[in-house]
Amino acid sequence: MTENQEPELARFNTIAMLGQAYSLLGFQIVEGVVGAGHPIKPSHSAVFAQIKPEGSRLTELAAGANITPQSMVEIVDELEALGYVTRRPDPKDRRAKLITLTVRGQAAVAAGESTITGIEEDIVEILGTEGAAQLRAMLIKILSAPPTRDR
Amino acid sequence: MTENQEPELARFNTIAMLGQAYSLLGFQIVEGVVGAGHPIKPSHSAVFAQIKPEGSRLTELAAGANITPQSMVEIVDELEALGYVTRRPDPKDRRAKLITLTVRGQAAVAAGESTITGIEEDIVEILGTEGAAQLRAMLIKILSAPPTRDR
DNA sequence: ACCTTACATTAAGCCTGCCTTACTAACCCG
DNA sequence: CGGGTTAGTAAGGCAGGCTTAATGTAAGGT
Repeated sequence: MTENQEPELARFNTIAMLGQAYSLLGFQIVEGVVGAGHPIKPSHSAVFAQIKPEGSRLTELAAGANITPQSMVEIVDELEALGYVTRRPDPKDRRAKLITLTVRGQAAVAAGESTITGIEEDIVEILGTEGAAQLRAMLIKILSAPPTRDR
Repeated sequence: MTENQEPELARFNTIAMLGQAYSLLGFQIVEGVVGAGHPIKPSHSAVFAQIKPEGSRLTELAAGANITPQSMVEIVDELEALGYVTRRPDPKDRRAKLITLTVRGQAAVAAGESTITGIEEDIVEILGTEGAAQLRAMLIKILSAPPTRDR
């Protein structure tokens, strides 16, 4: 598949966005954006999409996903119960907690990648190798473009 | 904008799909897929997206939108109350009713088209005229492609 | 003519995703 | 230190869609 010389976007952000884009186009995405074998719900990908390797704060994740912190609490609760993320106190701010991916969480990200890869294979069948690569490039370009008046 | 030599897809289906696709990419779609000035909810576009000029049956719309007839009843109820569609008995089957767009409903479809046009202008800014046209063509090609194993 | 199936609809109850309102603990600034 | 602000959380609500179940009416096969 296309190699990873793509700009800006976090690793899973690309996965999540492409996943949603592709899913909208009718490709089956099992259990949200992450591949099979994980009881992940679509809403969960909001976390995978943004979480930083060092860990992210809940409010940070909420802001990035454009939902309220309260809603994010729920998502993180679920993910924590499933063992995909952990909450630890942030050493720099005792109010805050750092949410980090567990090993299992990282595996989910990897599974997501291979799901996308599978879908991209289907797209190749429709658009051809070149077309598929172009589509992907365009989607990514749009996703990382600076906002215009309507965005 | 690009002219209408596009294959297969019903007029509004293209609008709805592109609208969703573009919205996913971060472009603002006011009031669902249909443009401003109409109190249309996102769920309503499931009707606009599929309704045939001669009128469609409720079960047909439900199946096409992948929702239950019960849920579709609710959507059509709302749309009818707003004056966008009407229900008339189907002459061919007295059990059935034909749901058709009113003039106002057709206006909503037209508004949807101009919303898409506006969005496509933004995309032109990112991808260039040619790129935008290519993207649109690719999306439509995918949407009208026969299902592969995962679709 | 009878039985089965299909269409449209209503109603109740549920789940999910997200919201608002409200609160506590910790931080930061003057 | 005191007052405002920020991080996280709890509780309750609302909308969209689901399931299950029931009803009336019409169609269609045998």
